[in-house]
Amino acid sequence: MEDFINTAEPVGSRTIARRYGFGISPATIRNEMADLEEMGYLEQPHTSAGRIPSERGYRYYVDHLMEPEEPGEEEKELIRKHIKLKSREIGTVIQQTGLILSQLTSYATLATSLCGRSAYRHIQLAPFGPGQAMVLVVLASGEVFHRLIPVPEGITPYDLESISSVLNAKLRGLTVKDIKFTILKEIYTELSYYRRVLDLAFELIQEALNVKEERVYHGGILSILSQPEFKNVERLQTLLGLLEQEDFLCGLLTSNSAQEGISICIGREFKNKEIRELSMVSTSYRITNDMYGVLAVLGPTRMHYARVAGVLKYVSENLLEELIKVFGK
Amino acid sequence: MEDFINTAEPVGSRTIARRYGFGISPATIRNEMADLEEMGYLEQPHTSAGRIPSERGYRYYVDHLMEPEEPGEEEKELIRKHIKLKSREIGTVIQQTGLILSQLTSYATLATSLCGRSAYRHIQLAPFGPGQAMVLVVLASGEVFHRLIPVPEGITPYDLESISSVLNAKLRGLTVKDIKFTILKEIYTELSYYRRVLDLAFELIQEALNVKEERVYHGGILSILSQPEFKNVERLQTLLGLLEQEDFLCGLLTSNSAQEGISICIGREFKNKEIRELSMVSTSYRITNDMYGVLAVLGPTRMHYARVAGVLKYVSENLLEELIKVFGK
DNA sequence: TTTTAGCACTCATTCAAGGAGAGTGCTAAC
DNA sequence: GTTAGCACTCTCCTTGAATGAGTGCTAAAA
Repeated sequence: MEDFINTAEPVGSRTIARRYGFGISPATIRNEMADLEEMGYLEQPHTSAGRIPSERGYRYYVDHLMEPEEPGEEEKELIRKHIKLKSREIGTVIQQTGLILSQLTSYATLATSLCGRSAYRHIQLAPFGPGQAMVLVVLASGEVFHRLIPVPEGITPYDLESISSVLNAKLRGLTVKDIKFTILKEIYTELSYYRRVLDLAFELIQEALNVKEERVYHGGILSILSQPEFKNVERLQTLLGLLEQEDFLCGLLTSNSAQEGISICIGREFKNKEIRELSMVSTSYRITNDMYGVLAVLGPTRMHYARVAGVLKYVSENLLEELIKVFGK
Repeated sequence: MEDFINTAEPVGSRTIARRYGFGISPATIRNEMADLEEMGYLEQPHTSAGRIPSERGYRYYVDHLMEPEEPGEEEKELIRKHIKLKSREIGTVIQQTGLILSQLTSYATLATSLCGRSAYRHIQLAPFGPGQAMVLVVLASGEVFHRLIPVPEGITPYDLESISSVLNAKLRGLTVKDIKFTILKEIYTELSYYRRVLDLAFELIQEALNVKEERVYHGGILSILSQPEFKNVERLQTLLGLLEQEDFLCGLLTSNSAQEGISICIGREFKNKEIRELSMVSTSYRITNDMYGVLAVLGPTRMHYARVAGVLKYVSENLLEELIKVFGK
């Protein structure tokens, strides 16, 4: 298993005997390997090649044999140094985390923005030139969405400010699902003073509610170019094309990493056909009951699972720690 | 020239005679081509192959022979349909524009965010959990930057609001370079009432000033995978790696497309060695004196210049038109 | 019963040789 | 100025043989 993971070449009986010297001869190893193949743990690309692990073999390895490999001290140092909230911009921190993870494993990484039932923290209407206003929506996850909307002539910055404060008073702390008709009605009566901007206000609420909540950052996707299994440019094209689609990645993360702790998905275990040559090691970290994130490493089936699992664990723990500094406990 | 652009194969004398039938024989064409080669407009990969254009040949072609190819009616329709400010988010519109451009040309596209001396339109401090505030900065270009900052205990949302309005009153309409010491001093006196938040206010100004102003969106970078000149995975890796670096792209755009109108940079004309197998067709659109953007198409030297120039021209005119709706004249 | 040595066999890879095909340059004729 | 003819060049493809890594199976040894 480990020899194949390192070399990407089928492993023969003589190689094992010579390289690892268990004190048994190639012939014995051949017999054992023939047994393992019959049991479905190994495969032969063609009759006179060595063996490679089957997906069942990988599964057995990650479930029973593998021991997550603790990253070295310098690596830990590097990780801690990169997951700092220097920039004070949560998206950037998560993206940075993905990058360092990808750099240390040399596989692609995926990272969701903080997700869960995210509440509104602030809604602001800012004046923006004649006939326009900029809607700013800040979510509890630290994400910010913005959009331009047209406003009728005659609306002053002061009006915008008033509307903002009404919206904030009514909506702050609520999640999208919490918003009920009664609240909208309250806002309506509150703003009836501003007869002429009422329609605008409701359009705005609509906008503020319509933000897309989850994003997926990716990093190091190009690292799969250096994996020998992806020398074929055409395959590469479909694969890279997929990995640039945020929707696709989002589905991948949500459907394959529900549990806490490290979880591993191998090749054909994916529901999606196009990525059946890949494996994913993922983990989720929970900041509050309502807020969590997912980190994942995506690489070829022949992935260095032990190392990836170890690094991923350490990275996700550090990220969680850093984010808790922002969001409190 | 056009045959090579379409087929990516060296063009021989017989091919020309047979395919285009000028009424002259291959032998005549051979003589002419030999002359053109001597003059430096054609090259021969090896003695018994056809000719391919040299970079000097491309240069002559785009300068004297080529006529920008007007896009077809359905294509124009498609372009107009995609460059709509539906989403009312300027970054998204620019990105969309890049995507449709890339789709129509099947090359990679680059697009800067709106750049120039961008003034502050709005600065907002929003409360964000205990001990934190979210700084929101809206620029005249429609870009929004955000960042979390720590605030001392005891600062109320009301305080934040007051600071915001002072900052807005003083800074709105100014560009980064306009901000002088006198203004900072004014803010200082204005906020002296808020003794205890003074430091915070200045830290905030610092943050608000430190936004990175220019971004580069890219789209369709993977389309270069389907170009036959990039079958080699290793080259591909360095190239794609470069094209993911925003700084690099930014430099590329600013140094190679200063002029108005379509400008074309071919192969070795780039200052940067790594992309000497590429060409770039670029144009800039100017919204106001202070605000402009750059659109570019990046492809192999063997690029369909006439078509790209035509599509790019139409797309950039449409984008400009659409953006003027937002920013007025 | 387990392990090992030996042997015939299989298959991918590499290399050289040779032919096909596309294209050229040059020369002489039109 | 244009064209036909011819010898020549170079890439590409196919073919065949050699190489080498690895296998399965059998019989002998431990």
